[in-house]
Amino acid sequence: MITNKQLADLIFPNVTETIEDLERRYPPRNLPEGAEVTRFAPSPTGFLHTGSLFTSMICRKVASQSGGVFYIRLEDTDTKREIAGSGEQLLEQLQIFGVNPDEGYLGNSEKGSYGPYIQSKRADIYCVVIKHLLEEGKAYPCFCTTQDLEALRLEQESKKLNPGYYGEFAKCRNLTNEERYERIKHGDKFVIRFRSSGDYHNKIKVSDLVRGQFEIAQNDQDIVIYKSDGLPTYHFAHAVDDHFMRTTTVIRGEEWVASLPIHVELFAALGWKAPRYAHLPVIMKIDEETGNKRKLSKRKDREAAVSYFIEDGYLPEALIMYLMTIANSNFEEWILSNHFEGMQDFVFSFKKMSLDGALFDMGKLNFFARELLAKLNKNEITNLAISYAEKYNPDLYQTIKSDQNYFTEIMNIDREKANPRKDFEKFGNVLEIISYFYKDGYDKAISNGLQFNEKFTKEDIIEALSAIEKELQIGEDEQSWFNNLKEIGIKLNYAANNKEYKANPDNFKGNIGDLAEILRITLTGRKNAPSLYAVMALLGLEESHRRMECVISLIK
RNA sequence: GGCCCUAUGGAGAAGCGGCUUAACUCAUCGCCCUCUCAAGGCGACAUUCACGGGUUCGAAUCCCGUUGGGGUCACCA
Repeated sequence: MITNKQLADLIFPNVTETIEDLERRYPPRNLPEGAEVTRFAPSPTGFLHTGSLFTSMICRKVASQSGGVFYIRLEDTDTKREIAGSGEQLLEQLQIFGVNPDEGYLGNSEKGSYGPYIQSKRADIYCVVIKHLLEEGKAYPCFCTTQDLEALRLEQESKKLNPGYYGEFAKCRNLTNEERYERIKHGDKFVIRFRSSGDYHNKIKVSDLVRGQFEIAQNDQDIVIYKSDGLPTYHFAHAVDDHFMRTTTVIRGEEWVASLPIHVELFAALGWKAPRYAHLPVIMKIDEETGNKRKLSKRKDREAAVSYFIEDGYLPEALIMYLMTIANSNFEEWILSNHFEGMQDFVFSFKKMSLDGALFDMGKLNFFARELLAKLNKNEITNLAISYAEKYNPDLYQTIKSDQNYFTEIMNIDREKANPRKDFEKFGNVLEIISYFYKDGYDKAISNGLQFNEKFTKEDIIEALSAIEKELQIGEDEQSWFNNLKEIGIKLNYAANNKEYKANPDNFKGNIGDLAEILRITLTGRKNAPSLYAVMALLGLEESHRRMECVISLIK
């Protein structure tokens, strides 16, 4: 008669530690009452998803505001999907957004006394717990092949039964230890399954920090806890790691609520207190093909990858602020009344979280992005533009470096004042918006044609430009510049103000706005631009005259 | 299909039985602002809270049903 102990020893001959040893090695944390220990546990399978940033941002927030600990654990048990280097990349990207861990996996190193924080390096720990479960008869080896499982699924489907490895369908559950022992000795491939004692027809009450209490069917599946490659599955690793790393609150995506019964049963079987759970709503998007809401998809949506925001030159804080408005809608009012400052003082609450997934709103992100960029002074924005351009935008980089002071002054137009211009939401757009300040951009703009108002003949335009070239000075300030322009206008019979013009349009060639438009198109190649005074002042009289002559000869 | 969650305007939402002829923010549109745009100011935008019943003197708010949406049913996390 083979005992469970003998079987366990056969499978794990080298495991000598016990759960008690682990309890001693990873003692409860010495933290003040109410301090939350949270964690972000990504898989190194690709770039950081916007939804993951959302989750990790909340983990960071909850730990910070309770005086607790936020750590990172790398869940690399799926060796097939692993992408080399993505763990490091994930960390870098989190740091860009200010989601810095106190402890755990840090990319090239790790920190903290609850490690290792990389699951593939924790195999010995999992084995201790699995061996214990084996000895207690709460786990057993299963020799079913993928084909066996597939056949089972088909059978259950045809009988309209719940699919899965449970109850009477759990064939290997009832093998004798002798059979198990023999097959393992024989070298048969196997996994280890947890022996569930749940009943699908019974409900358990579970509670969730964002959803409150609800009922859900008990788990009855004998889930795999130890894969044939010697690594644990998510469910099992979650229980073991969050127990021994002393996590108080597990914050994760909504997709996990369905497996909550498994986790509850696992913790109970091990005699451990389960952590609190917060299942977060997912960020959605309207699918253009179906018109339905769906999760932000790595494949289809650029905004699903945080790298998109970095490469386009968004300020990281802008995304974080936007995500916080999704997390807690009262945040929006709060940050507005705090003039977009001091986010760290905002108190996040799970209770104020919406239960269904918000649609990702680029427009609102842009709103925050514009506000934040407008708050910077000219040197701050220049420096940030340079560090962005250096990495992601060679054209912009070259342009800035051709004359850095000039660039700074362009960015400074209507900037350092109470109500600054808000032209930019991201650095990726800057060059396009300011291109006419540079020779290449200007040449390109006018080569595409000049859109003068059709009511003016080319003679009118030449007359206007000649007069402006001869008489318009940049002057002391905007006011005197504008008065100067008006005087020129009056001589050429342009009404000095709109009211006058509207009263008797036939008495005039046009109004002052028309004259300004002629100048604007000439100087910038476009109909919209910041104050012409600012433009001329920056371009300088010489370049302004050059452009006027250029346009005159072009339309002649 | 089973199970779980969910349903207020274009978007995020407040609302927790009378204070709501539904707050706030973004977007959109209109007007204003001694040159356009941006900014700013002002205003418009849900007579109604998916739909149908019910409870109540009274419902967006409570109950039931229907419908829609989302999630999940792996040796993936």
